[in-house]
Amino acid sequence: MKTEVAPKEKLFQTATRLFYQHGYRAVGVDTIAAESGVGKMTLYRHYPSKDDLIVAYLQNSDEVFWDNFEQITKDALSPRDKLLAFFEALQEYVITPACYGCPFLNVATEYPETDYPGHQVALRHKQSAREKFRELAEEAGARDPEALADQLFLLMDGAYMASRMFGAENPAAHLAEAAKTLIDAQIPV
Amino acid sequence: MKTEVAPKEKLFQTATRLFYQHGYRAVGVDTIAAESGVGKMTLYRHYPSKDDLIVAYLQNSDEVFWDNFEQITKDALSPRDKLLAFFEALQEYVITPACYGCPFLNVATEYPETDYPGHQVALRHKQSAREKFRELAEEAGARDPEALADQLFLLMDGAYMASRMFGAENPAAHLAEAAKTLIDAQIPV
DNA sequence: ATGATACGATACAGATCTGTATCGCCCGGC
DNA sequence: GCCGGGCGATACAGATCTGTATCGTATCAT
Repeated sequence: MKTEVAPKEKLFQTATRLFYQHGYRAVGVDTIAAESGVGKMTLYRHYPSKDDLIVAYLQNSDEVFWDNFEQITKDALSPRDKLLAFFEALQEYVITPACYGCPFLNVATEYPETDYPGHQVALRHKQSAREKFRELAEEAGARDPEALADQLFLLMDGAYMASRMFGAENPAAHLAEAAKTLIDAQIPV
Repeated sequence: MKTEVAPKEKLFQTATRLFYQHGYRAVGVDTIAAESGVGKMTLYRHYPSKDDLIVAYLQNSDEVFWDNFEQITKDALSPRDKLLAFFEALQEYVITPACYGCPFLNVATEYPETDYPGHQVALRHKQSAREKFRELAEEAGARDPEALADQLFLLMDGAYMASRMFGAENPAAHLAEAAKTLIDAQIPV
């Protein structure tokens, strides 16, 4: 019984859950420590400030996003099918009660200043996604890869926000269909 | 010189600017009163609580949205053209430095609880927009009006979030083109 | 002219938040 | 067996936020 969950890990998981559900400004360090069953000083020993904890959460969310992206698209045979597979999986997710929107959109909304550390992590993540869409659109032979990538990008973030605004029953039920329409308009089948 | 700007009006305009740019939780009532050049008690005389001021701002934003919607679409000859005109105007706006996203998406992000008064105003506004899209799609003869409306809805909110995340240079530059593609796929010209 | 009302300024109460300081305990390596 | 470091608990400092109380003044209608 030597390996119970380390305090740092408990703190991180609690912060992940609370930040995602309730937002960053609404959740205090006392709450995070208390719900983790951990002393407040232990939190500050592992994360020098609340902003550091926010950044750690966002960086992990970025890794999780790309791990999922890889899993979802790895069996698709073409770049076009990779894009379709991603939006089908995203639709599945955002109409689920486990979805509370997008951590990166949320942090950019709560901290609009672009020099805020969390906002910068969010910007880098979104630029990466945009670039990935553009690469796939280009490989798929889209007429205007940048335009198609940006259009899909808008759909993705619209779906995330629909989830946070409406909960599980939201307009994203037609997300994959919309993505397919935009893709088909630019890529010869 | 008897009609200077009334204190209530100054408060409202200051609150509008600060809430929209910096968010709701980040802006305090002291800041609003000070930047309005108005005593704090005058604020609480006209608005019993900060939440009341937030709700007043959101309700006014709803009116402004629909006034603009009417202006933008009133010269369009068909429901299809009304939808196209709206998304062209929205694209113009969101790539402007005056755009800081959508007040309703912002409040729903900062106050995720659906029973929060501001969140409820936001929900009603978004449902109205969704319903308006559906009506126009139906009048335009879309095969699946609800699906088209929801797809356009995702595009709209994605564009708003792109503006808040990236600032003026954002992926919404291809918003109107995306809307036209989705519309053309459902409505015979 | 006068009295009621709105206003600006300021101080204050109570809550909450981030971050620090302190104490006692327990467990593991030497 | 002992000692040091990680840990939980708690108290605290300083800042900030919402909302209230108070007071002097200016304005406006009667």
